[in-house]
Amino acid sequence: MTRRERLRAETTREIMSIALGQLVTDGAGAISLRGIAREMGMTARAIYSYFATRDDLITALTSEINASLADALERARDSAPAADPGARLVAWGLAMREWALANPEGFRLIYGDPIPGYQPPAGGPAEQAARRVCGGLNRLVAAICPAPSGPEDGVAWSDFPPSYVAKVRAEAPDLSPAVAALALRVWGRIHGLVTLEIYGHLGSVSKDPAGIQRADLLDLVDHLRAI
Amino acid sequence: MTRRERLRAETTREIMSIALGQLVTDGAGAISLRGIAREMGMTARAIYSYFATRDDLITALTSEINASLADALERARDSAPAADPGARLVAWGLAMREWALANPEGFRLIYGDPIPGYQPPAGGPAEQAARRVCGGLNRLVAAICPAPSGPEDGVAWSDFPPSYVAKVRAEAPDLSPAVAALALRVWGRIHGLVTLEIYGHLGSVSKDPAGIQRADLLDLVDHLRAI
DNA sequence: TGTACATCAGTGAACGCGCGTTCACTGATGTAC
DNA sequence: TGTACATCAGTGAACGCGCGTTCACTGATGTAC
Repeated sequence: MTRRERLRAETTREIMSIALGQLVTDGAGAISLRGIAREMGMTARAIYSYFATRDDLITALTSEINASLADALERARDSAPAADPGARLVAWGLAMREWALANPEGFRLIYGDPIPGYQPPAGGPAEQAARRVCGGLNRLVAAICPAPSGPEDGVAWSDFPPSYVAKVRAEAPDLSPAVAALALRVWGRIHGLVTLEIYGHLGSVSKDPAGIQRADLLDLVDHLRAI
Repeated sequence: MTRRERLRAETTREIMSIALGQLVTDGAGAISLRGIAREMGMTARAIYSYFATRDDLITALTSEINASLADALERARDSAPAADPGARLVAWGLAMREWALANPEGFRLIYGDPIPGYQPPAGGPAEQAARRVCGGLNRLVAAICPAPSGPEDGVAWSDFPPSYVAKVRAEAPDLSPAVAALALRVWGRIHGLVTLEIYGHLGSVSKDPAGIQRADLLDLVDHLRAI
């Protein structure tokens, strides 16, 4: 890596980190090339040597934040012993909430409103991330109840998009479609409380969102164990 | 109501309905006084005789949409017999999804990212709506399991904001804090899958979001009945 | 080691856009006598 | 019934703002001989 390449990489990083800062302080809509340039003491024009367009920058940012979330989830999961899959799922769920509270604007960027005028690329980071998250959850849920019965009884692989089926089967050949469907319900269940809290809807009706989230996770694991 | 008052009310309605249209076609960020005026064939200035400011218009819109959702939920709930509270809760949950799918931008306005530059009034429609929704859920959940035990065992009224407690106790004096906490978990659980679907995260991992949502509601009611 | 040239980061001004809001006004609709 | 006046909906131009993007350029850093 030559000196020039290194400087280039550094500037690229700085642009992204300032964009992240804008995200945090002013929301996703506020990500602006001019604003970044202003903060860097550069001309707006200069950004164009690093990102061809505003959308490219946002795509890069989305990708980075998604990776940060997925890493945090996997780290939390692995902090509990593999022999106790229930504890692993609880850790995963709590980590989702904690990451979201620590990175609320990142959470909004991933799971909230699309940025006005931004068209995310098909098969881009957003889709990849959804599949990484779901893939991880699949294995967690399978470890607790590998053969669920109940609402998932009639589920078949034909209920899923082929490309997702391919990915799941490649990663975990033994996984049943029932588990994949159950994992989606688990995802939604965890996502709901976190989203309500991040978007401020829980604040006016509870003083203890953490307790509610924890209660729901324990309840969830109890339920999964009983299936 | 004089002729002038009637015309005034009609124009006010037209402004709001065009704003709603902007919401639907271009997203919440796109609500613009100039755009509305353009569509009405009026000067932007003219809007100011009806709404003192853009924020006022958005507040009025939010209020209307929240009412529409709450009405839809209560209508769905009441379409199932009072003697079958489980069916009423399922109907409520399905109605949430259906309303959201029918009014995705309304859903985003209520539950999604705040509009850039818009400061919702404290104690305004957003808070009122959260409490109306939770209040309704409280009664539904109480009808299924009036005295839940389990994760809600230690919950007391002190875990809730005083103003919410006052509202709940006024509406349903017999309701226990455990039920109120449980209802919040139920809310989150229903909210999660709907949100994931509306924001397009379910599409790449499932072909049958409706089935997943239905399965989760049935599972939920089963679980509540067993408490 | 020195010189000639290519690379490339960044400049500065401009284009065209849409926005919320304010100003001073016109002309039609209603009201009081 | 007719006239004088008040009300009020809406006009049209302007202010000042920020945005993404394009243009033609300058001056420093590297490279080849």
